[in-house]
Amino acid sequence: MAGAVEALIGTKEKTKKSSKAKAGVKKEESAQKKASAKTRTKTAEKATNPSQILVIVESPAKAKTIEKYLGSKYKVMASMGHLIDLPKSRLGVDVEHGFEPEYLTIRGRAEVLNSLVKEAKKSKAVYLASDPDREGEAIAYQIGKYISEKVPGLPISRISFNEITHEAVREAVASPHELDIAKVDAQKARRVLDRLVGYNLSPLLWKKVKNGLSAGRVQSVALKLICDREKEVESFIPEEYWTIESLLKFHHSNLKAELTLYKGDKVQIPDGKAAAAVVDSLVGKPAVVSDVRASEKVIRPKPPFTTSKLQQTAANRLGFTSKKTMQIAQRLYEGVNIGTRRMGLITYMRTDSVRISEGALAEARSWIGQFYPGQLPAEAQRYASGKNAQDAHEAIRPTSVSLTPDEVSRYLARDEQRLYALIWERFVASQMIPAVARVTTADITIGDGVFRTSATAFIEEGFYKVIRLAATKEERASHVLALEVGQNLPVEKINAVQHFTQGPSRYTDASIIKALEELGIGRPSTYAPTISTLLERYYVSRDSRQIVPTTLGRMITEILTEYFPDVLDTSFTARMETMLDEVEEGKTDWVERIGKFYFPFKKRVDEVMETLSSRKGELDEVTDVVCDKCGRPMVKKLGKFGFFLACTGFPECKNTKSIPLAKCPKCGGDIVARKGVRGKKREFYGCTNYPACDFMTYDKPTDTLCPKCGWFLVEKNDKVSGVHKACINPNCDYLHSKDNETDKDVGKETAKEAEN
DNA sequence: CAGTGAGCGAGCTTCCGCTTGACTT
Repeated sequence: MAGAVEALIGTKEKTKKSSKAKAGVKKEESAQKKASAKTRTKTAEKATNPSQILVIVESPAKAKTIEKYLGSKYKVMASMGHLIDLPKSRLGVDVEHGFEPEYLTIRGRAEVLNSLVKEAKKSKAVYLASDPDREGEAIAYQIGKYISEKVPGLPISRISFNEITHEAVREAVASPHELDIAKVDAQKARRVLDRLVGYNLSPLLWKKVKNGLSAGRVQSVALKLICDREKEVESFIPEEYWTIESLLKFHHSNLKAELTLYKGDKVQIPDGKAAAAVVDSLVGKPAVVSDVRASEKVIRPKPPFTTSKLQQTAANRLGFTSKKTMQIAQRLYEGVNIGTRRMGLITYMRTDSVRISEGALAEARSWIGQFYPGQLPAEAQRYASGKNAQDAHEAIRPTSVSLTPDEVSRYLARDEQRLYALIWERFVASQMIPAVARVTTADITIGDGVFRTSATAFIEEGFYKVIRLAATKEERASHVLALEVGQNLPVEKINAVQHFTQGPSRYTDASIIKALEELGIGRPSTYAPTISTLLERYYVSRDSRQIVPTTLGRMITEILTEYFPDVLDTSFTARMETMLDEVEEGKTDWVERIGKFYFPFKKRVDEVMETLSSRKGELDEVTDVVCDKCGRPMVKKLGKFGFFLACTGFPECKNTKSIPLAKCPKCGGDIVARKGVRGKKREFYGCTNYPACDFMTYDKPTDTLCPKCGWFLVEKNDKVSGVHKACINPNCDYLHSKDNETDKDVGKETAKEAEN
């Protein structure tokens, strides 16, 4: 049966009869049956190119590049990920018999699998070149096994490379090796565990809370993090405190300094009265520079991007969601028309590695040597990947450093260009020397108070020479503070400023991904989809960039943490990974380990299924909206298209309506969210009196009204550095900028003016 | 960057991790 694969694996892997799945012709099987029927008719086909070797990789873009490197003797094809997996419609794990998974051709993938078999028949050998990580090993194994069953006797082996360079690929084909069956087992264990957890917890939620809900090792922990943070936000009590600032005349501008010592003690001012007393005691006193000291600070460039860091930086610097970042990165990877030729601008975008190929290092160094010779370090910089890294691909970098952001900008859309610039800058900077800053701190004595101010000036700009987008203006700003001890400075003003301690902030795409990565939960290919899942299930919603749990999300977390604290614990995945490592090293038996987890877990699921009372009713929130058909109050419910209002008189009164977000300024009707035609167009907001009233907007309405004209305010999302509110009235100029940031920025501007 | 319109409440759902597409119910 699987002769070739067994030879290739070279072991005693037990070949179980895998035909126990014949109970009823399910949809999943039919695809495979049709597929094999088709291949059977073609077994007589003769090899047309007996010297050809078939190489199977995962990504089609990669296949193209590799084929170019290998030449005509090789045919390179892409599997596009997994082709064989557990059935979707049932558990598919035989828990009574060693947790044997039931593997089927994934629906819709039979065609790909078939074409691989067809090409294999024409070849003298097959090289399985899926990614050199756990999932890749499993893909290689499954495809290899399938082909060997269809084409008995065909030599099949595994090759691996973790960068797509001419040299790496040639080396790989020169040294084919055996499949690592322990790694395949580790993947199997991972897959089975995730299935057991997800397909047992989800039905529990269907029964107790609502149909269609889901739970799993990754999404449920992510949701718990978000809920825990929300509790911290809610329980935080802001405390008032005051600071004292002095504005000093310095050359022809103002210098701002903050009071740090008062009568020899650290400044702690609880209220306005105390602040006023301090100010009073200082006003009118002369200001003298009492100390000036300087220190040097070395700022190292950051390593090139991994997926997680790219998503974080793009979220923080460009305001992209992780989903958007990945979509754009995919386009840059697949290829863009540059002049007459089409080329991939970046390396593969799903990676956990910061490794860079030697060729790329050399190219970067030669480019830097040409344009910034003073910033070229003596040696190439090599960075260490994180501890959870599987290191199957290089870091995300430009495929060619000579294609600078400026050079390619005219071939790219604005967002593509900005993301590319981020990647290019970060990579080139990573191969440049550190920046060196001189931080000058000055103490200015006024009466009993010591005020402090400082400025950072670059002695060596280093890698900042190529950075424009990838760092804030603030990080790159260089100011000299030319003060001397004994110098007198005219006092312009002494101000007391009220502050409140800031509580923890809610998660954003950037910070939740950071948290998940640090906990080792999820993979580069799943960070963005995990956030999407939580949104799709209505477990969380977005409030501009913040991720906020819904009532439903909190209820799910509450139930799961109460009854399954071990699974919801952030260390669950870490412990799983340790177990998988041991499986890979042949130190443990996964079947036994899974069994130790599963049987008590399943028992618990059954108990909760029996005993927990249904919490379905709790989800509906009574509102003060009155039913316009019968006058009874309406409740907010979650339907399959999101939240809506329904009459409490159901089933006598079946009235439903969308949730009014604002009053239509044109006709007084309700403004509600609308989804646009099928095909997932962006949500927009229109008047319920349509088509009589055609008022609409794409900006999300807020519940505040414009103090100038009375129309409602919307969330404007266009600015890079912050979502802000603005009046929807096109003839009204009322704009809200973010209040809390203005204070700081003004201060920075003042310091900057003092610079020269 | 440009882009525009109903229904929903008792039923067939769900996991994580690989990878891109897209005839329509």
